Amino acid sequence: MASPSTARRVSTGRPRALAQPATRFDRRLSEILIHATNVFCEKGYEGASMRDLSRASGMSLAGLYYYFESKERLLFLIQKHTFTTIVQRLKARLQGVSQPEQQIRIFILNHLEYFLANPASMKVLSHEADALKNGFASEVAAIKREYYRICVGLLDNLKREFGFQFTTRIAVLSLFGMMNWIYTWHNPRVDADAEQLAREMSDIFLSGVMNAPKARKDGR
Amino acid sequence: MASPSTARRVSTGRPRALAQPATRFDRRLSEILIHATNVFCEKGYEGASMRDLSRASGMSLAGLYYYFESKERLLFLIQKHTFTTIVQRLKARLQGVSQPEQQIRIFILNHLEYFLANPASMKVLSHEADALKNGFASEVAAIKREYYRICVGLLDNLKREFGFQFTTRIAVLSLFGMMNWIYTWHNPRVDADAEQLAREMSDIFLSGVMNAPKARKDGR
DNA sequence: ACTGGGTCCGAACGAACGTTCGAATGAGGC
DNA sequence: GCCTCATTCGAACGTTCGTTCGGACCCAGT
Repeated sequence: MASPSTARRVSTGRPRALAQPATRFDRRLSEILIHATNVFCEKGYEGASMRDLSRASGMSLAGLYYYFESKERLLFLIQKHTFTTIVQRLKARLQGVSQPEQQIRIFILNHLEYFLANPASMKVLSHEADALKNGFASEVAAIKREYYRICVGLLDNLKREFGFQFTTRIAVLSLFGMMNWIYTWHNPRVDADAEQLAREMSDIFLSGVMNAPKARKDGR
Repeated sequence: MASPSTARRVSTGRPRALAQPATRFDRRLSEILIHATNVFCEKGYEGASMRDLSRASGMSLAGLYYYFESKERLLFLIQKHTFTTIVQRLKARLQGVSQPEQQIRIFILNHLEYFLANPASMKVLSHEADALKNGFASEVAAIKREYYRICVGLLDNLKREFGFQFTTRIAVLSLFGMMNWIYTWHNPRVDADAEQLAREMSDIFLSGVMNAPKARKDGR
């Protein structure tokens, strides 16, 4: 109630410019992010209370607010970090690969490896995609759009090179569906590891788009 | 607080045995269910308050409790009705069809037609799958398992008849992923209708499982 | 005119929510 | 020993939550 749009003690970025690349503040914050991710994963963003987060991270309710200014910003930090990491790793892995089919296999493998290595993060990313509002939402949406565009680009390569004629949008979104749905069913004790899962999904998807018939009345 | 496991004024089933098949009570209840579905769809189950539901259905907060005993039971009624309807329609459509590929095309078409005709119901079914607890959860899980089993059966037919050797579990769950993910992206103004969408997804999925290579080191 | 049950609502309950505040700690440089 | 600033917390703020209660309304049967 002090003044509108108060700048908080810990503002937008990290105000520190000290020795180590990761300050104590940053380390503590990411510990909290990990615990919070697990709680959001189990109870959902709306269903998880700040008191739940306090309990899980072993810090008092009020103490949490030293590290972030609101529950919403906490979810934002989780989603942004997760998404950024995935895109970053994907770009590194795609460097030097030019064969379209291989590119798509790498895309799928990269996604599933991160997915199975960080299941809680990925569930929060997939399941709470609509929970953020306004500025937070649009910043995450920008990363998501970039990720989506990369996949569209890879599939268009495949299409152009070999003359397939599936609908790119539907193919891409079907692929995302196959991959992201995993959070609802994957059980590490009975299901295969990321590499094999990626191979099976890649086989299904690639055979699918490369062999799909295309009989349409209208020539759209 | 009166007594444990109180029988509410309106108990488990519909206590009426009057003239019409649909009593005034049942009609009013399903109106409320429709409005509640839309609210749950927009704000999520946890994010939607009883006051939101009251506003949307044009009935007072207290009045709602004449029709159901808790918010959780309301979600249960929505999910159960949606799931039951889908399974019911599927069974009717599958009667007399014996060709495995055709069976699967019907499964996909049935799912997507209902999905696009009742997007709010399907989002609530897909997105709030883990929101129910205990008894409510297990009853919905039973229907879901039946639906899943039907799909497994169809795919196993395909496998047996033609000797394909994809992993049924992964194929089925990939298919569900493709289909259920639609609620995150489908826009009726830009995307195709259910029939064409079902055709495209069926083409991708069926070509995928029927042509997928199967090179494995271990012969599991 | 009166009764009785189905339908609906205003007002309130205690609990839980996200967030804030001022003060109490901790540790490192002088 | 003392000052400074980062870190943490107990206690409380006002709001909203799901649910309940007693009574009002409506209308058919007598």
